[in-house]
Amino acid sequence: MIKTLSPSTDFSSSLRARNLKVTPARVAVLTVLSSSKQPLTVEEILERLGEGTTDQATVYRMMNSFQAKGLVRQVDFEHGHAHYELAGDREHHHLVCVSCGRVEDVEGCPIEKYYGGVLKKLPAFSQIYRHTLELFGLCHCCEKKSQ
Amino acid sequence: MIKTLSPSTDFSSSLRARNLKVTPARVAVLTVLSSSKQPLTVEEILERLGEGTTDQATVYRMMNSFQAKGLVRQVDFEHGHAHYELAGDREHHHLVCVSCGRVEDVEGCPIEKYYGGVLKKLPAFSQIYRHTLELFGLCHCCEKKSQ
DNA sequence: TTGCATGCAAATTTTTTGCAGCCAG
DNA sequence: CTGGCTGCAAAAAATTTGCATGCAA
Repeated sequence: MIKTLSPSTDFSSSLRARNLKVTPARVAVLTVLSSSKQPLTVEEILERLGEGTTDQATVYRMMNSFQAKGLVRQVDFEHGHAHYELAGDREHHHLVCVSCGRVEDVEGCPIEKYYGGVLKKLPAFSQIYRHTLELFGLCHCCEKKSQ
Repeated sequence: MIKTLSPSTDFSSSLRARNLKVTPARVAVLTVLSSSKQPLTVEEILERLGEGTTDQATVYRMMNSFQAKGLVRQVDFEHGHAHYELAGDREHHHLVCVSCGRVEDVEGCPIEKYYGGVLKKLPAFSQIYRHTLELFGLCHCCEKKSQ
């Protein structure tokens, strides 16, 4: 019997499918991203890879090409630097605690169904490809602390 | 008869109402923001003010204090630097052309009515304050060019 | 073999900070 | 007066680029 890899860990084929070369550094970065519950900064990716695995510039270059091919999504938590996450199956957004930075996924998105209506109101535009949506609030822990 | 300033240009009182001192530099920056159709970068604000009016560090400091007081909103167009706009009356989001960067306002927002439902699903959080939402697409001009 | 990918260093860009002087309230 | 605000310079943080080498296909 041929052992099939779970789709979420078969990064070689996701790379190949997008005409990106399969290299150890790329697979390592994608593995780190997939094993994190939260979107990571480039610095965090490097930390989790450990010294000597790859470098800054390479990771930034990966993030750019992966984004262009839809493998990775960039997220802005208003922390002054970009976060990246695997552009997985389930589309989702995030709820971020403005006090401690804690992040939880928000499943389901009510926006795409508005694309048509928005385009109708803005005749200069012909298409909407995508959107970014992040929610900012306060978690219970931080609410208690601030009282 | 007492001449009343239009609310959108009476920056002195918006500053005073927030316990921020009224200075020429602050009024100038707010005036620049109010006269722009699109959110501006710090660099653009400085350009429009002209040499010698104020400086970078001061504008960044203004953006931070104005944001904290709800006078200004920060917007992320994924251009590598922050854009700022007056936190006006009409809440709106933006549709950005990924090719030329053109921006149009999207009036009306379908998100806030989802806050309650989101909180219900995420018991770790107690409140949602606000959200960011930007739409990315292609304008007719750029669509033609790319064909 | 061929070109995309990498690592290192350096350059750029964006934002923040320190500090002395200034001015609004 | 006094504390917040400013300008200048410098530092820090985030991201990009140049270039020689390496390796996947």
